[in-house]
Amino acid sequence: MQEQIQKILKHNQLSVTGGRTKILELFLAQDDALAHADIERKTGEKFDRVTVYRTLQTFLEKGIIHSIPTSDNSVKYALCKDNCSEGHHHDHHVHFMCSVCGKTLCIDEVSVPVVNLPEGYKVEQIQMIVTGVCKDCA
Amino acid sequence: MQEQIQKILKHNQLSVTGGRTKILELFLAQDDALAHADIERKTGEKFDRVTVYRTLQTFLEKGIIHSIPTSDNSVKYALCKDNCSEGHHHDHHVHFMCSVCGKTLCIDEVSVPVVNLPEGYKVEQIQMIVTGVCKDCA
DNA sequence: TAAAACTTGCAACTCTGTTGCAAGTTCTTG
DNA sequence: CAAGAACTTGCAACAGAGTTGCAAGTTTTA
Repeated sequence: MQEQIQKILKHNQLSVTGGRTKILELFLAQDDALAHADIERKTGEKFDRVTVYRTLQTFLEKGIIHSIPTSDNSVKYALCKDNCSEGHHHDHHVHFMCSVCGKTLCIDEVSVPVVNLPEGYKVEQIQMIVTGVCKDCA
Repeated sequence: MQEQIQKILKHNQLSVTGGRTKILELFLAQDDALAHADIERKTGEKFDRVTVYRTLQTFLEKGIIHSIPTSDNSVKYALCKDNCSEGHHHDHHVHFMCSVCGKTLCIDEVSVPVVNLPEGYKVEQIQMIVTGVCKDCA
């Protein structure tokens, strides 16, 4: 695990530091998306709030994680199962939010259906947010 | 217009007040979604920030407007073209955000395609956020 | 029209996110 | 592997978004 983390960071030309390692470790160990507050809690408040913000910002820029617009307008971040560091652009994504447990999951198995917009609209990115009840809460 | 506004408010058991009338008027006159800040600006800062928040909250609860999750995680509100006050639940929605002019539009003409989620997931609501270039900016 | 019910504005506060800067850590390269 | 360059962190201070309690004001009801 530590080795994989180092590899990802180096691959993205980032110095290997305690904060980055810990936060990346969290994402790797997690199957659902994390909000900023989750990260602070899970790191045991060992890192400054600012460090967490900056780390997330950096990971976003490098494409290690991506942000998810949720239907309650809070911000969540997730690592994708397929390798985000390989330049996959997340242009088309399905996310699932469980209304019972609150978990937010990337649904990689499903491809985003094609939408036919009215004449004159150019599509760059499609995000789909499906709200409902997840496998575990059903 | 004033008559229509009164009708909508009364229909939802809300007192007809200056703030509510003005804000509803804004939504009726607008074809794209509004953020809280847009509303404050467009009302000429005539109403307290708190009043605007509370009015939006009330309109949301009554189903007069709905909130839109945007891909930059800001909050926007919109009235739908078909009558939201008639109990239409906004379960399936397509929203378009223009990356040039920033406008957020409800695309009512397009229905949300069916997604087949993995076994065990129950769908309640589907929101689709399409980012791209709108008709006017193309 | 008067009382009841609701809405508004104010002040004060919390929570989220950002910036500048000095101190500390990591990386580079001889 | 040591020393300097480059980058990262924590702190303090701040800006903005959103919330709450409460008293004063407005709207509704009867």
